[in-house]
Amino acid sequence: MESRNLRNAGLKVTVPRMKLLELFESSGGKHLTAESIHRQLIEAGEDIGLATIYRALVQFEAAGLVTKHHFEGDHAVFELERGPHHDHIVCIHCGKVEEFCDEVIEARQQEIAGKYGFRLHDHTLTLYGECSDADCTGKNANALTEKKK
Amino acid sequence: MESRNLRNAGLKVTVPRMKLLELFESSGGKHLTAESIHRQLIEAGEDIGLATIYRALVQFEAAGLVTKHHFEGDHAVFELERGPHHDHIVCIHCGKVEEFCDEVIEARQQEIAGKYGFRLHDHTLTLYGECSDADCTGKNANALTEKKK
DNA sequence: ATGTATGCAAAACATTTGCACCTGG
DNA sequence: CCAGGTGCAAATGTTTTGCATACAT
Repeated sequence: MESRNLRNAGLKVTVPRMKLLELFESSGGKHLTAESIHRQLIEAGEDIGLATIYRALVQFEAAGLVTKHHFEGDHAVFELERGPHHDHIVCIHCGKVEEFCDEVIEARQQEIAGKYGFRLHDHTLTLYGECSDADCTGKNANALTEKKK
Repeated sequence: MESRNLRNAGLKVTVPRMKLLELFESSGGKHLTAESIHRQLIEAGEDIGLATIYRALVQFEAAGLVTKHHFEGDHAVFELERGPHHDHIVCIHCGKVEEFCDEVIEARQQEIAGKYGFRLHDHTLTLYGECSDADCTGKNANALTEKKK
């Protein structure tokens, strides 16, 4: 039940917030933009404002419920925090995103931080490349490659 | 001489572009925002428009002369491309940025990409932590931590 | 009740574009 | 001369805010 997450985060349990969390869970770990979230909820018949999405997202992030990424540069994408840390590898053609976690890299980062006198808090690692999906290049040739509109 | 870089990139050698490159070189590898670049050039008495900065930056990036980063989320920062690849470790308190390159991590990334069927093109790795500078926490306690204004 | 959350519209920003003019080769 | 570059202002796209109203506890 999502209401528990909200309460634990010290947030009031409201309809918009619940709907937002539900959407995230039913999206199966996808990375969503504020815009797409809004569109989907509206299409689902919900009466929710874009501003509310943004406000909720900011709070969810502060509460550690979601993570914000800047894969493309323009709009940010949000992902529901389920489980431990992981990094991403995204296809520059179709925009597909895979998740992974590599112990070797994680450990090395600690060493590097120490070497430079930093106390490591966090990190971002994103690999960009071309995936091998049959329906990638050509059909979905958009996402990061193609610019807006 | 910077004019060579421009010519090699197939770009016309103009005053604004030269000034921009000069600023980058005299900034000692710092990461600059379009806004700060503009401000500095204006203060230096140059008559240059913000739009020109952005246009030049886009071309420079395409030409591989500069690299664009999104450390904070809002405005992007640009860095002059001098030498081989490297990643960053930035202080969440004072915003200080150190550069590093780790062969172990680089190699591991290739393996991971292969494991997921991706042909690796590029990557971004940024570590966030607290540096050990004496004048860090307190004085320069801004940068990433504090929000704008 | 009552402090928060929400929707809407307007504001704030960073970045891009249209256009007439200027400039480098 | 002429394609490409530039400044300015207006346009965009995204995210934030102000405010009166609605809601959770």
